[in-house]
Amino acid sequence: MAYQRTPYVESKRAEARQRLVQAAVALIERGGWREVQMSSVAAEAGLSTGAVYLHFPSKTDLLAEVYRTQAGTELHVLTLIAEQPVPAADRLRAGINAFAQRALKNPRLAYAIALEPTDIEVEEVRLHFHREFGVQFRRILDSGVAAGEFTISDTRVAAACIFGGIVESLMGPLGATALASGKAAHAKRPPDATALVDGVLAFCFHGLGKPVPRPRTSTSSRRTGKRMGRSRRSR
Amino acid sequence: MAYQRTPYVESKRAEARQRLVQAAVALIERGGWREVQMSSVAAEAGLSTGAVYLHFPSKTDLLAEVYRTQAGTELHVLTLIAEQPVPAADRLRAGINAFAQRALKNPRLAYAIALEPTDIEVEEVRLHFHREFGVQFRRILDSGVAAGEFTISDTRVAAACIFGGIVESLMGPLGATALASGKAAHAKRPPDATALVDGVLAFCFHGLGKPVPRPRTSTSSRRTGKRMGRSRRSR
Amino acid sequence: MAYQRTPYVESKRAEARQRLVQAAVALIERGGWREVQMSSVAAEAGLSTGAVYLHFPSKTDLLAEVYRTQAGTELHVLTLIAEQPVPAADRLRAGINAFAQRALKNPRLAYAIALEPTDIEVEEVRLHFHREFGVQFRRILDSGVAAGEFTISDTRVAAACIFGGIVESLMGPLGATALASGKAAHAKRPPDATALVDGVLAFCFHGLGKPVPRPRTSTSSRRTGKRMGRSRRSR
Amino acid sequence: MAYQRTPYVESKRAEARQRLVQAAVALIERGGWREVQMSSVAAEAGLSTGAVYLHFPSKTDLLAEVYRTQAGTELHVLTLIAEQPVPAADRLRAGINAFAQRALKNPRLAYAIALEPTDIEVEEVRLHFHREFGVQFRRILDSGVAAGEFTISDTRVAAACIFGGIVESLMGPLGATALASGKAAHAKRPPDATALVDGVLAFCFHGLGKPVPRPRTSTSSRRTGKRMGRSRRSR
DNA sequence: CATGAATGAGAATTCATTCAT
DNA sequence: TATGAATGAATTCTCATTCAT
Repeated sequence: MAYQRTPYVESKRAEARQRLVQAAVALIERGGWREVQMSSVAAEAGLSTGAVYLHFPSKTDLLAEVYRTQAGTELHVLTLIAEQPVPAADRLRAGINAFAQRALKNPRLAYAIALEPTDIEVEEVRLHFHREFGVQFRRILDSGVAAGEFTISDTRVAAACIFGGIVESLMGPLGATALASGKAAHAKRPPDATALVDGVLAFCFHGLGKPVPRPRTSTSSRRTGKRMGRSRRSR
Repeated sequence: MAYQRTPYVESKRAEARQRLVQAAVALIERGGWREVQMSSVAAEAGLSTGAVYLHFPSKTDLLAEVYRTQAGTELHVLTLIAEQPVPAADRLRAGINAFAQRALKNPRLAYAIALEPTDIEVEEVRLHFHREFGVQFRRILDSGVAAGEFTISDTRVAAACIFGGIVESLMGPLGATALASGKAAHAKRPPDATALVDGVLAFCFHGLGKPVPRPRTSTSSRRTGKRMGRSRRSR
Repeated sequence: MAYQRTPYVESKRAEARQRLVQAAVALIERGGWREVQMSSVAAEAGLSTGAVYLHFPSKTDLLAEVYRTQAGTELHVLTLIAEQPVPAADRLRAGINAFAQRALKNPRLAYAIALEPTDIEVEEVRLHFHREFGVQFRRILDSGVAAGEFTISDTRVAAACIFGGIVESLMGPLGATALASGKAAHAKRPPDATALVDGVLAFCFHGLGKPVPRPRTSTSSRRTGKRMGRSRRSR
Repeated sequence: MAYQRTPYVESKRAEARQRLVQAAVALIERGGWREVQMSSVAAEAGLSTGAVYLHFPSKTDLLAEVYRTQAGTELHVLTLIAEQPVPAADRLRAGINAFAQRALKNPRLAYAIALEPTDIEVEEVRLHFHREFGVQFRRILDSGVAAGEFTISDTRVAAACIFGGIVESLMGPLGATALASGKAAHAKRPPDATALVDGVLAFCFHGLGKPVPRPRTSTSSRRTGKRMGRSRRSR
């Protein structure tokens, strides 16, 4: 019984800690980092304010953990994808898709994690993860180049461009956040999520020196020279 | 002398206002939006706290003006570039370069303007400018497509990708901000600015379906005489 | 010409001073004392902020003057009425009517003057005028008693009751202010102004020991010998 | 002990809240609403400034609560009086007395509650209570009329007159406030409180068409067994 | 005298963090 | 450990008053 106490307590501690992080995530989903106040987190987690400090020495530490949890999951997924023994093109598609799905499922959270900085120490964590995302995308690109799939030379920059492109088009004004925020209600046609993902893919693949592949299909024979309608912006 | 009083006073007011905006910009350069406190701005501008409110009804208005001033300048430059009667490829290169130069000159400010949101109202201004940046990039892309320079179909997404790619690679962890922030000193090798810009260009041009052109060379044989409508911007 | 400068300047000074007071009055009419800020008063009067201090050493002095101007006019009217060589009953009616008309014409101002205190020094002016109103009402009552019109003994308290009754019924929740403020929109039937005045008159006249007289009629022959009972207070 | 924790905490919270209200009341007694600053209230209550906001979301809410507490007590007393199964005349006397006692005990507070408006939201609370006071006085008057004690027709206006008369004669320049404020020390002769109350009573009773009754005497032969509905007040 | 920009002493409010219980 | 009331420094915003021009 004695030895079990510690593990038991440990798991209770771990669970409370987890609950606090999830509470913070829930608050971010609702209103961004702004909503994350220690007392709110505590309330959301069903704990007292003081209890938060039994698990995290400061707000910064909590936020960093939140960031780590969220970005870490994404990074893990991306890492798994990058390691798959399939063509680089497929892995890239899968990687982009993973981000897109997450962004579509929870735009506010994705946006907060990707762009909205808070504490300066959290910002460091953010930079770390951005770098790691770049690393994983680069793994894909490098292997693609090695396999002759891609012809690009600077995979480092390319990785950054891909990641930035994803963020901007999926989480920026064009992306899901703008859709969900209700602020872009005047946008004439709400951009189709699938179209956005495909657009990013198309841009990325072209940028890598080969045409857009059909997923799980050989080659696209019917490429049309189709152009977008040319609409003048009206302020 | 009497007639000059009004203009003189006008310029004094305008000057103080300008000084306040510049003070805020200086603070952002130093430490991001976080540093912009009304008292700090006043002190930086050599004024009292109360004086700030003679020029801006609230902090939000000041921040919005700061944003407008900075992003507006960039947008203006980009708009002028987009209107040039030169091949779209050259305009795209020039546009990317413009952002790069600004980011390299003042990474913290560029980062703050590009990514770091603050007030919810300022965020709206930020979205507006992001959209406008996208519009201008799209103008370039669309004209390039029309001229047969580019073969991309979804210029909307492509524009977002280009802008996102610039931001991520120039202002993100890979870019200059990480270098300058002093916090990311553990970055292995300081990336070469020129290489980064060229890398982004390469990625973009490949993505647009043609190889990277040599700058300032009349390589593009299919150049059409076509010009973009030359509309003067009206504020 | 030299001697005329001073008078001219004097009159200009006096006019500006007057204009400032009127500006303050206008602001009170719009939103109560709350709206009376030195800069607003200056703007309303078409002067600069600093100029106000050429006419009033402080805001308190301006407010006191405003109070004096407004209450003084009412007091003057009441004094004139109290001096009329007509039956006290008629004078009382006229006095109440004078207040009522003013309150109906400008409820917000009447309310502000009657009830809403501001500065502690202005409050003293307010007390002074309330006392003076009491004095004038008492003049009427005393002469009425002397003439055998009224049988009341303590005219001092009676005067206060009459004044308080006017204020409460005409400017309080029952009165014009409530009507005009838009807050009492749920009152079933908007009280008729005439009815209110008549109600106050009826209450007052009954309180004075005689029935409500018809206005402009000779004398009430039906005087009752009614006495004021002097009852011990019962805690 | 465990079960008592919640009640204990509850009472602690409630006690602090109560202490804050009392602190505000003390400040009002000292110098009117003007003295009620959040920091002063906190200090007076022996708490920190921030603690006030644990109990009241804003200053307005605190002020409203203060108003409710004070005026509510008076209203409660008046309501109880109005419900007594005794002649209306006795109830009216008791009601006036209740106000008088309160005003004499704490003139500054009585004055602040009766007249001095502050916040626009508090003003609404004030109007509400003024209306309620009127309602209760009217209950007395109406029942008196029904019982044949009074002959007045417009009890609505009469109630306002009575309340206004009380306020003006007891709290106005004639009343106790002027005495206690220390600012009006130049009042010639300090009016006798008993005389003032009796004076108001006399004025009111005459106004209601019958002579002042001797208290505690079975003078009223026309006493009907009629009772006012006995409604328990519900907060 | 006039101007109106500038001052600066408050006042309200927020919230991470602490600590008595 | 857990609680949640309390802290208090920080920050925005106001406005009567002053003063260089």
